[in-house]
Amino acid sequence: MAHSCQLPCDGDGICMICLNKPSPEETLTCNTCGTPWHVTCLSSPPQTLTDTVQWDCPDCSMLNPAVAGGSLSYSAALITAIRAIESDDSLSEFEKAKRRQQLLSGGAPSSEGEDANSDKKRINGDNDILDIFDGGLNCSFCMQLPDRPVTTPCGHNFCLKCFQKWTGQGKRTCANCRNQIPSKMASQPRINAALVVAIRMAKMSKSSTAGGPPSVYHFVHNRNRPDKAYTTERAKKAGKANACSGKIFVTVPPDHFGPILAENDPVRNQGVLVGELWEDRLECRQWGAHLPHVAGIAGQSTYGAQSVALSGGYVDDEDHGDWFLYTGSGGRDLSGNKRTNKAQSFDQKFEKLNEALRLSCREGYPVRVVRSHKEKRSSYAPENGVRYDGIYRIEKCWRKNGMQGYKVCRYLFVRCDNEPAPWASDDHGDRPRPLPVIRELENAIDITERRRSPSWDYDEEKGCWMWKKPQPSSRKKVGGGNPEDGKKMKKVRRQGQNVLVRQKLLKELSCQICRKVMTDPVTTPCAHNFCKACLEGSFAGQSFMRQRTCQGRRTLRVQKNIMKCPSCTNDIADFLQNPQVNRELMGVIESLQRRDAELENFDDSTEESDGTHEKTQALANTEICNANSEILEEAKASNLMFQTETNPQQTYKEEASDGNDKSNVVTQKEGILLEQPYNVNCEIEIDASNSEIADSKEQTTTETVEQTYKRKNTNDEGSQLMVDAAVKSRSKKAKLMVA
DNA sequence: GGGCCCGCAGGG
DNA sequence: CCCTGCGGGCCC
Repeated sequence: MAHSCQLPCDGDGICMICLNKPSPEETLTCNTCGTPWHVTCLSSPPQTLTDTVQWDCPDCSMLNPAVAGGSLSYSAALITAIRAIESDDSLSEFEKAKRRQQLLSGGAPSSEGEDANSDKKRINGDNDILDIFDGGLNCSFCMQLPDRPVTTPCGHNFCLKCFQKWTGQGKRTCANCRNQIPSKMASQPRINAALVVAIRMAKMSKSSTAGGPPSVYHFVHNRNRPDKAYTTERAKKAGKANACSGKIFVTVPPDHFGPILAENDPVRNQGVLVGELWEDRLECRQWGAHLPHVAGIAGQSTYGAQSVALSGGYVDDEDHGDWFLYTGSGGRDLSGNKRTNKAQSFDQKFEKLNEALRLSCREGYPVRVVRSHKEKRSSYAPENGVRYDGIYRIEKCWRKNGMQGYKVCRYLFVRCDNEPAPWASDDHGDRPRPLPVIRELENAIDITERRRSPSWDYDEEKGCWMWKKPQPSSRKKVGGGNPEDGKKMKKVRRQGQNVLVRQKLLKELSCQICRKVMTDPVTTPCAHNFCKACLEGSFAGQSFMRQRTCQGRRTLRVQKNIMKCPSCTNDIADFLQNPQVNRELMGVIESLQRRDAELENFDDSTEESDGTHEKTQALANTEICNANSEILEEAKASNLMFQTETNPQQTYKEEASDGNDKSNVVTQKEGILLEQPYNVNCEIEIDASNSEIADSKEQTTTETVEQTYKRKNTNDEGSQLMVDAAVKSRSKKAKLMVA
């Protein structure tokens, strides 16, 4: 009986194909990844004794390195390094497994055995952290720490890839406890961000250096825009869909390549960190990660592309997290005032933004990548909002026949960031990795591969990605506003980056209901984590029928049997019947808290910028919670990390429309008066077809839409249509009429 | 949930 | 100045 798909043995040593437990003689262990396999269920078992000793499982033998420059040697080095680990008698089996995994998850092959040992020392500083890696946290399929972990509602954790393999076999029960897996989770598993963070924190070195220069001066531009995206009078009727961009908080020029660093972030002084989440594209834009608020590509055809957004706009896209295939723009009929159109009706070419991407490919520029919740087919997309995922490089581009029958431009993006990806449990960023094999290249045309050495590349000595060639000099001024306008010096203290990272990570481990570090975490099928008690309690009183605040004016119908996840709109009624505590995650959190409590000399750079919180004592359990809520408050106050209960945009709209006389004053939810928003006095030209107005006014009279609206309202009962007409009327039309 | 439609921002 | 665009609210 031939199996097209092959599977190893699970955590209990049961073959996942025949469901029998093979004897040791029938078990074959992969030479590279160490996974046990049932020999008789292999489609092509090794024939000779030598083959058996040096056998690579189907998964590892499929790791087929591309022929592109440098990749082969890296791959060869990888295999050599793994062999070296295997033959090292001084290592225990566990240590071998750990080091193998480090290598495979992107750790650079190192000939001297320093790394893993020192790593272990750091992790094992308090002797118990490593214990968590010993126990049940391992993925039951591959017996390694879960890579891109997903969590079943029954509270068991697996690697995304292993889980997908399992469900790909049509399995709908948990490999650990045989509980049912919800169909939505089987078809669309989501990474459990809290577990990623827990593992990463356990790995994170607390001894790494803290802090930069104590104080730095910055220019703050854009002062005359409000902090949030706002709606002009003209656009008000159409809601946030037609909002203007708010203040751009970072001081990088719009054509800035690469990461946004702390020195360009005068507001928070931390830069844009991987994993940062914004409510929508306008908010993402404000932090400079991706500027266009509709287009997926930011760039200039003669200069290069700086960033892309993965939002599910093109069916051909293919997302593997650390690498993905991106489709260019164009090829669609946008006539009739459309902004997007799913149907493609002509070929894409390498021009405009597509050409900008090709240029970034040729030069090897770093390209920022954001993923949107709108990308429904990707396991790596956030459940809601827009997330910064770090720097990628475009390794190749080409054209192919798209799924819709027209040619599309295609780009291979490979991650190369110094911070780990939001789905990676690694405590380090990317290392150069072999390029994936792309099937569609066989039928591709116009293939471009980089000839020159890349501008952004990995420095083996420094152990990080960096500019290897001078960064292209910006052709634009900083910050979008007039630099002379409202130029202001602000003194800010730079915090230790590791502390900030730690704070950010801690937030991920907190329950979104009680805002404290979770004690008995449960993971919903939509991959959100809460204290079990909080989650159950909040539904017991029915008081937690939370409405999504970003739904705008739409009122969600409250249905009795639909229980929405407090963090997203998914119905978790089924899950609530029997939520299971994620014991593994709980174990990691407990270990982390134990270690923190034991820490004697807590890094004193945790003090706030005003220096009021001196911490020299151990950070006890409760203090972690306090620190955590401080972070939350801070983030809430600055609307940074996540969305709060109130929708400031909505509040703003209401307040602004209340006070007609003060309609140009923008108020925040706290009621703080801001400066008059930039361009809020949007001018329109009165529709010349409106004879009543045209007679009484100059043809080119300008006024705000609201004024027009009010005046017409008093003049004419059927004003609504006329207002619409006035709003719709563009200057061209008016001028034509006048002429 | 799908279609419609809009202002805005930026490229060229 | 025109064209383009992987948004987003609202209506159905």
